[in-house]
Amino acid sequence: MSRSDAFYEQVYQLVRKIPEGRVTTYGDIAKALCKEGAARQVGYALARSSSVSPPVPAHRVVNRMGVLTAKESFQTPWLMQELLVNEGIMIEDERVKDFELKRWRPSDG
DNA sequence: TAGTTGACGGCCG
DNA sequence: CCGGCCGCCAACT
Repeated sequence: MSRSDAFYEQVYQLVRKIPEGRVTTYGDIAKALCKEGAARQVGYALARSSSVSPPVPAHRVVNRMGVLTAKESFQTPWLMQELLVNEGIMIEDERVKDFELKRWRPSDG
């Protein structure tokens, strides 16, 4: 078990704690894991999350602006938005509407 | 083996 | 206001 594997697993566990209908950011996750500045690694971990078990709700993670930058990496580009809408999150121009209200922080859980 | 590429984000000129 | 740079570092070519 390398250091990075442990980091990935921590990312997955944290993302699984995001409540339905809420979203969080790469930066918040990195900071919560004491890796502030490594937001990019969080994104990389999530890019590989489709093959892990139990499943990771990676669609609930957006960038700091609330933009769905990850959508191109899902099975289909519209899947991410569809999943979020199903949870009651409104998307406007590839961005989470009322982002600050929907935003969830690890400290809330 | 070395170079490039990201599902990012803070900082600088 | 805004484009560009840099830290992060595993995966891929």
